[in-house]
Amino acid sequence: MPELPEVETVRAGLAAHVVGRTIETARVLHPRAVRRDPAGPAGFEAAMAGRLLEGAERRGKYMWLAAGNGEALLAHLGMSGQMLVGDPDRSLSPHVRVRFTFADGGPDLRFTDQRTFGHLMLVQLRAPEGASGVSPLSTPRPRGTRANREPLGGPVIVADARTPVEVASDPAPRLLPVPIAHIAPDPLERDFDAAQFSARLRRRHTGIKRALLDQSLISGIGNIYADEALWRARLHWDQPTDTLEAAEVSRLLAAVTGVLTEALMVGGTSFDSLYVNVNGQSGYFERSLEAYGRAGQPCSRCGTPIRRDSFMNRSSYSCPSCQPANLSRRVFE
DNA sequence: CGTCCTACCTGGAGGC
DNA sequence: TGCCTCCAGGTAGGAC
Repeated sequence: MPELPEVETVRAGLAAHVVGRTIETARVLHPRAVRRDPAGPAGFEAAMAGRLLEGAERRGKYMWLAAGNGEALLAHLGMSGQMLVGDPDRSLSPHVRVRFTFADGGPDLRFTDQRTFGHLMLVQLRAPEGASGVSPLSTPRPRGTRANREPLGGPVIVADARTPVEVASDPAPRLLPVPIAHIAPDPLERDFDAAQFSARLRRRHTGIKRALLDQSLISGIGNIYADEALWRARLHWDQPTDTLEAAEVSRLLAAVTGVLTEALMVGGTSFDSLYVNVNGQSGYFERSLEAYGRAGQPCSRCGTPIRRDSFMNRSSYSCPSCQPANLSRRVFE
């Protein structure tokens, strides 16, 4: 399942293989793939033709390709989405949902998605309201209609991943796709504010895993890396967020960052392959998972069999010994 | 408003 | 062998 490390690997592959190229045609082979685009399949195809792709960016599990006019092609891989770049003459798999060809006649780009939870849409880019401090939740979400896709009146600022990040005291505002204004910064981006995350987390009245999966609080984490990070931090998935101490949140955040970074290093080994195939099935799965999917197998720290619990209509894996469920551990610490 | 629940979707695995 | 049910889970949107 594509979470932050897999999506980042795909983004890097797109930066290497399609940024700087001009789309010739876009063909929507399954309308569900563009269901969130108000222009519909025909409108999407027409709007994408002739676009120069200017940069590849990402926040959490969303990525986007700046495409001129202050707009971008926004993509979410859902459960099974892939971005495949390759010989335009190769056979078309039955799960290709959208196909882009390029004016240079080179490799094409295919959005492939067996289970169709993923989607593409053409969106407007906008500087987030309140450069810092303001919750993304307070940002209104204008609809991405054709009408407000007109070019901006002022100079158009183009988001471009190739542009070096400015560390100046007056950094240029980062442009974000309007439909993902509610998505919080992910722990690997420069804007991520650990203190603000900690404060918001501890104000919540819910379980820690539910909070980790809430993309409006912290983005990029899915079921797999949530379990892995909780295992590392020795925290139970249902520990109430309002009982967490600041030190525990710091430990958790370090675990999250560590897991995501290490997974990214493994998943990113085939960046420069022409065939950009990252669907979460990379080597990291086979070798490095400590909790996820390991029900009944011994915890690598203490040997206790990993336990599987049902949670949010899915599974949660944890070590019953290292990650005790009740709060009594506090008394004995 | 904060929190929680479910529909959406398909193919592989396992039961009988 | 074939049919059935379960399972995987990110997100939007609605319920409460």
